[in-house]
Amino acid sequence: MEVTSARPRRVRPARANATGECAVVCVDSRKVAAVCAAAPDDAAIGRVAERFSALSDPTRVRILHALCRAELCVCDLSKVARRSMPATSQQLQLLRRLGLVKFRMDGRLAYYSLADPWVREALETALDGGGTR
Amino acid sequence: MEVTSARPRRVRPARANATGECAVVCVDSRKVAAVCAAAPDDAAIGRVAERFSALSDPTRVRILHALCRAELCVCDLSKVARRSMPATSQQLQLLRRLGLVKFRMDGRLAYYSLADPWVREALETALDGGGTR
DNA sequence: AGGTCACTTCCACGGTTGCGAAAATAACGA
DNA sequence: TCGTTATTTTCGCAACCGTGGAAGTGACCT
Repeated sequence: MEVTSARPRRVRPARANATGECAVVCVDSRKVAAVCAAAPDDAAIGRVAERFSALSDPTRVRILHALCRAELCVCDLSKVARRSMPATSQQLQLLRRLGLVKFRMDGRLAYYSLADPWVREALETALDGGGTR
Repeated sequence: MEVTSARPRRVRPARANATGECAVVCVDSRKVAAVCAAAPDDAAIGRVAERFSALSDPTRVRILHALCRAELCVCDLSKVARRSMPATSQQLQLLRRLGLVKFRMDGRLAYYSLADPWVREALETALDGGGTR
């Protein structure tokens, strides 16, 4: 928005950090270098973020928490999650794509269960850590 | 939920399930009831999801991973995260709101550090669990 | 004081996400 | 075979999210 009509703004020279960049090497460059060196590569970071994003939705948390206790079909899971069956199915696909759940067909029913023990661990620590606040 | 019989299924002519709803009580209602009983309340579920959502973004993962190793100012963090300073600052606010990081002013510099040990634990398990897949 | 700098807040915009509804698919029973 | 049904796919929509850039705020320094 270029129009400066109603409000006379104090226009700054706006040079150095106008873009939000830190103009100086204001850094404790030693620490930055060390931390950067220890940082996982982008692919690993992406995988981690993706993994956590699977747990970042209440519906999926409910689904996974249920699967921590029992193997359930989509229909039942939709009841536990209080969502429509398509919505539940879609979340299950996402979780399956990430390798967190697996399924098994029994007649017409698709029984889902946990595929990655990390999920149980993560949910547990998040739940009792959450009480602290 | 009313627990009655845990029957495989004796389906009766229910209406079409065009809406995606499961027309029948096709459920293994015993399991559903048990799982529902064990399920945390909505508030807890929401907190857990919120917590994980903090870790569901690559920028925030990078930031938090860095803070696992050192206390850093926003400027330095923006370098580690390879994001603009405003973007970094905004993510830090979000993390602060969730109680995952805390900060300390030193002159003009705001030094951020981890406030919740759960973050370190969660990142660790997600990183080495992530290699499996 | 005035200027500079680190940081924060505001804003608009692309991209993503979760959802319900409807249609499509697969698998059972009669 | 045909009808029924659990599950998946598709689609469109509304809400949300992360971002860069610009502007605002307050603290240091000379």
